[in-house]
Amino acid sequence: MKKYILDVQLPNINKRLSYYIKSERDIESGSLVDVPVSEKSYLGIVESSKEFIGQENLSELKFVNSIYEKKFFNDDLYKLYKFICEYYFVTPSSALKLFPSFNMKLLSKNKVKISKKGQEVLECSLLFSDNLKDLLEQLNRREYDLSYIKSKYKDTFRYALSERLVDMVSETNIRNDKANLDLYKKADEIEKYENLSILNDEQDRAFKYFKGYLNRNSELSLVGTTGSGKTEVYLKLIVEVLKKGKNAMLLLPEITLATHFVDMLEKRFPNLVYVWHSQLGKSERNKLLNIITNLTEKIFIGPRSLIFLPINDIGIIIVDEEQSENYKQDDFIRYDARILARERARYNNCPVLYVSATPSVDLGKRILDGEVFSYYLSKRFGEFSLPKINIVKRNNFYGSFSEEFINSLKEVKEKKEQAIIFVPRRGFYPFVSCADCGELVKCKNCDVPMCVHVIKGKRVYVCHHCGYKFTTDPVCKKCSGLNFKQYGAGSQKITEELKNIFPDANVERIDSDSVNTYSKLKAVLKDILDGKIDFLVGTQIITKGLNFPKINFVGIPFLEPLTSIPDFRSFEKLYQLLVQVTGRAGRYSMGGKVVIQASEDQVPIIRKYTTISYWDFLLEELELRKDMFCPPFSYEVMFRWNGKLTEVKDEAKKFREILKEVYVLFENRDIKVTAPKFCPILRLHGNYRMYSLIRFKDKDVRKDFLEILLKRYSPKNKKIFIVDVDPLYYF
DNA sequence: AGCACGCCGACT
DNA sequence: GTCGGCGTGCTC
Repeated sequence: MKKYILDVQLPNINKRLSYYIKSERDIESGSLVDVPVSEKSYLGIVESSKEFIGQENLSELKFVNSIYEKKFFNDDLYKLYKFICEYYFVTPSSALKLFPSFNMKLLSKNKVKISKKGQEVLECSLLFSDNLKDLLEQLNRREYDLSYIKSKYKDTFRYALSERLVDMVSETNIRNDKANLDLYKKADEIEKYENLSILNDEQDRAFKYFKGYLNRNSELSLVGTTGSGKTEVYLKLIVEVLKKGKNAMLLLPEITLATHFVDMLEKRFPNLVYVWHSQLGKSERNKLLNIITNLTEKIFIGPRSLIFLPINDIGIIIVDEEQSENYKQDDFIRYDARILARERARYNNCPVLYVSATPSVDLGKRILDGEVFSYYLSKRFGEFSLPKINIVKRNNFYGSFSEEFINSLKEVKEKKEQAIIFVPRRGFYPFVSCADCGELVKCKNCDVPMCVHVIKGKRVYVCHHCGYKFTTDPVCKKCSGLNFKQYGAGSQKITEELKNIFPDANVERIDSDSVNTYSKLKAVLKDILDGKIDFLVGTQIITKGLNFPKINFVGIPFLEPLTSIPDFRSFEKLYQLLVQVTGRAGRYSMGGKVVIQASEDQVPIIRKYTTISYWDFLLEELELRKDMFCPPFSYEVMFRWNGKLTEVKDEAKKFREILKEVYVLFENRDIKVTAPKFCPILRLHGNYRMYSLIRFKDKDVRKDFLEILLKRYSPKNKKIFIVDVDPLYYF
């Protein structure tokens, strides 16, 4: 046996630690190992190893506890981890935290048994404490669980271990777990799923087109009108992948909303579907993690974090609803699962398939550039036409319903169909201002207006950012006035109004206030499916994936003023929203109908966006972005400081000086810099905020630039500074 | 990165 | 006299 020294990266220590291991062969980088740190043991990753020759200094390093099989953290995950470090400029330790593998406990039972030395010591009755004697005598009878021995003997056990009086035994026993026996299915059984979906000609052509790409790495995209049956096409592709003995990964933006989709899949593919979501308990998670490493020919479904699971033999990665912003994580590490999916597909030499009715402009450009191979479904499945869209002009943004709107709802009620009413904001009144001077009531911690909610029949002022609440009317900060005017409408108010107008209708609301638990959501979704709900009011949450047969009407009482978010993606978001929301209507029958109420200045753009094709929209949007040097024509990085005013200002100033220095090194490299300035929302959670945005023509230049910049600039207090590569939110 | 240790200011 | 702030230093 040779001895090796391993450099190990742990998810909780920002420094590599070295350990010894005895092994016949060299240890590969990327191996998952269990190592001791202080008195505990942690999982880490081997970054490098070298053979140790000589005997000196042995006592300085500890030994690796155990080395995991490759499947628990395969090479593709190691590459993904390296990619995240480089692309997002984060420390190795924080990047590792993204991977559930490091929170995994092997389901094997760790046992303790007495060693030869221990037996000898016991037989000879050498001097030892009573505790130690008890321990050794107990273990001399049989093995015991590590956890039991640890809790009973603590320090004595540690001493016994260090003196090698006891040995640890571990056995991985997952394959024999009775509950998991049925998880191993033969590939030939899968063929019976092949003909479960009946595709129309167009879908079949799409399927055949993509089938040709299954054996290699490629970026694919399935674009199609809402209700064109994109799901059926990719399900059939999944079956193809399973037939090859490989796994399929399916990413969804919101797994909790997709319960009935998941139920459908489970019914259709019994024993083949595995769902990963944040609601899973610790032990369930752990069990799943242990099991999935052994599986092939399975379908794994989950939100963006699915991309980090130790799934082996991946044959396809599908990103459904590609346009969704949910794929970008907006705290901790600001990764984009769409980018990571692309990377992971490359490491697995398999395709990644983006699916959307309205692909992000970024993807759209790459389709036009020929980087992504796309197939377009133009017809609605079952020949149902797209809903008829009616735009009703109104003189203000908010308020209630036009005759048209109410009549449509009446019709829905009479026909015993269902309606969705989309409201952009939650709460009762989004704004309250002083009746005398007009000053908005704002949160004391944040630079945003307080909204009025009704909680248990009582009026409550709530801040949507920090959650700060108060119940009594405030005093105007500007003029000390006591009279307030509330205006606008949120989902709660719209719900109440509808209940008043339609006393015998069942009006239900879905937003983060009314539905805050998984079980509640499930109950509401079931009620919709069972036809118990007539009108469903909801915020953004209802725009994706709610496909219910009886929904034939979608109403939008008002849309927010277009100018409220000064952001180059506003048009993209509006377009996607309109297509997604209106697409909920009439998916399974004729005569779908949509009524959108809008202010006069909104009408032209809404009219345009509800009639224009995705491709025409894309071309127009690309033109605008090109002129403005916006993504996808540039690559962005944003820096933001969050903290006390003086601290933030000082740091931003320091940054500015360093930025200038680095910029000089990169002259004439197509870089556009926005020097640090205050954010449009000056304060959040009691912290002042500043930002700086840099745009690069070239992705590699961005990388080089950042490398130098971040080497020279590091804030005193790391907590106040964030780097956001490819930001989606700028406020 | 987290956690422990340690050295100084505002409280019973 | 104590609680608690966050500066420094360590983990193989």
